Amino acid sequence: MSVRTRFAPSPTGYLHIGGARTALFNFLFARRHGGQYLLRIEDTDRQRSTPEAVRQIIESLDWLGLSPDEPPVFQSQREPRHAEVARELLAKGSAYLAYDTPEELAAMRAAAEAAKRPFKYDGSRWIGLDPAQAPSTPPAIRIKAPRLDERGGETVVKDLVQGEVRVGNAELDDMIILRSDGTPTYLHAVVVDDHDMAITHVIRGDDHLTNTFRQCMVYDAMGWHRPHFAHIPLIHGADGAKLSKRHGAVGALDFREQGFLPEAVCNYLLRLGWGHGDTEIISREAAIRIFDIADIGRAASRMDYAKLSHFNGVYLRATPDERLAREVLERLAKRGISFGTRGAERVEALMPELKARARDLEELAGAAIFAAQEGPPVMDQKAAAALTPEAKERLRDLAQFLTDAPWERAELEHWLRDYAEVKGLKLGAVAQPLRAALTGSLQSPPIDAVLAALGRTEAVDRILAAAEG
RNA sequence: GUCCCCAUCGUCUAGAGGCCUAGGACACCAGCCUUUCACGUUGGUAACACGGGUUCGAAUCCCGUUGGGGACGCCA
Repeated sequence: MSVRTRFAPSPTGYLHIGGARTALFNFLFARRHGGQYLLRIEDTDRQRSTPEAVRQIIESLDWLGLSPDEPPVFQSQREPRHAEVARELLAKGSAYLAYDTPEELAAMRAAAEAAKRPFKYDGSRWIGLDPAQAPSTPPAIRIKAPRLDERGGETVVKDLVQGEVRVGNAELDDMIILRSDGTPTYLHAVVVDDHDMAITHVIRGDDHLTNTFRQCMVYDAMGWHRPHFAHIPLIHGADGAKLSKRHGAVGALDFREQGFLPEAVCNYLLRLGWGHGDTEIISREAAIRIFDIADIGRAASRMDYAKLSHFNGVYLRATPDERLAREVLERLAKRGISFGTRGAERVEALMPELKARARDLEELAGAAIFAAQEGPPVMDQKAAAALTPEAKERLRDLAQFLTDAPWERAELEHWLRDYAEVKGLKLGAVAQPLRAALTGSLQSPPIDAVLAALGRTEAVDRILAAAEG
C-alpha cells in the first residue's frame, strides 16, 4: 500500500514554525517512500476559521516548497459524511443519543472539580432510552468508550516516535462525535477524513498524543484499520515555554519577511528534533533520501534564532548572485529606495563580496544600498568622523591618482598598494577614507571590489563629493 | 488535580552496555588570515538532572525522585 501522509492545520491563524516542521516531516516521509503528501484544512470551527488564514497557510507552504500533491481537502465540506458515520455508529449500537445541555455538563464538571474528582462523563441514563421518554432538547451523539474490562482494561497505541503508549480504559469516557446541531467534533472528523483519504501515516504534534486514544474509539468501533501514528515533540521558545509571538518571529511568513531563505528554514527545522549523525547542512534531495521517523527525537526542542541565522548565512553564500540580486532589489524597492539599471548591475557585480558578509536578505539589502543608488552615499556617523581634513586631502589626491588607473579589480588593488607604498602609508590609511567616501560606512566589501563595481565616473564623483563635504 | 510524554554542553544534537578521556554544530572566548567588516581557519570554556538497582562493566537497561512539557470541551 502506498504511503499517504497529510498535514492538517486549522485555519485559525497563521502557519507557525511548529506547524511548518510538521508539514516538512510529512512531506519528507511521503517522498522518501514514494507516496503522497496531502493537505487538509480543519475548518470545522466556523467561529474561528477564516479564509485569510487558509490563504496564509497555503502561501506559507508554497514558500517553503511544501505544497501538497493533491488539492487541499476542506473538512467543513465533508460534514455530511461525518454525520453519516456517526449515524452508522448509532445504528450499530456503538454510540447513543445524549440529551445533556451544555449547562448541565458545565454543572457536572464544576461539581466534579469541587469534589476534587476527575470529571468523567456518565451517560448510562441515555443508553437504551425509550425514544418516547426522550427530552425535547436536541441530542448529541456520543460514542461508547471501551469498558474497563475490555482490551485487557487498557488501550494501547503503538507510536512510531513515542513507542508503545498505553492508557487505562478508566481514563476514557464517552465522547461526543456529533454535536446537537448536527456538526461533527474534531476528534471524530479527523478519523473519518484520515480513513477516507486513505492516510497511512499520521505524523503530527505531540499535543495530539492523548487524543489518539479517543480517536481509536472511532477506528475500532467502525472496524477500520488504524493508521500508523508518529507524534513529534513540540517546539518551544528560547525560554522553554510554548512558542509565541513574544519569542520573535514564529509565523512562517515572518521569516520570509525578515530575510530568511526557505531552504535554510527547512534545513534548520529538519535538524530540530531530528538528527542524522553529525551532518547539519542537508539539501532537500538528501533529506528525502535519509529521512526516517526512527531518527526523530522524543524530547521537545527550543527555537534558536542564532543557529537559524547561521544556517541562513550558509545557504545565502551558496545561492546564485543573480537570484540574490533580484531578492535584494525587491527589498530595496519595498523600502522606497530608487535605483536604475546601473545600480542593479552594480549590486549583482558586488554580490559575491556582499553575500559573504550577510546572514539574511534584509541585512544584505542594507549593505547593498550604496551600490544601488547613484551619487554620494548617506554617511553613517563613524564614516563621517573618519573624514578628517587630512583624509579629505588624501581623497583629493586619490581622485586625481585614480583618473589614470586601469579599471579592473586586481589592477586597482595593485594601484592602491603602490600608491600607499609611494606615500609611505599603510594600506588601511588609504582604504578607510575611500571606504567612507564610496560606501558611507567603515565596513564594506574590499575597497578594490567596490571601486571596480562602481565604475570610474561614479567612484571619482563620490570621492570628490566626500573631499568637498 | 488526574492521565500521558520527556530529560547528554547555554541551544540543536551524536551516542542502540565496553569503541566515551562523552563527538559535531550554533553561540561565546582567544589566535591566525586581512585594506575595514565578514567569510575562512586553529584552539579553548562547557553536558550525561539526582538517587537506587541490574551487570565484570551503564550516558545507554529497570525503579523511584526532581524538573519540564502535553492532554483532560457540544475547540481544533
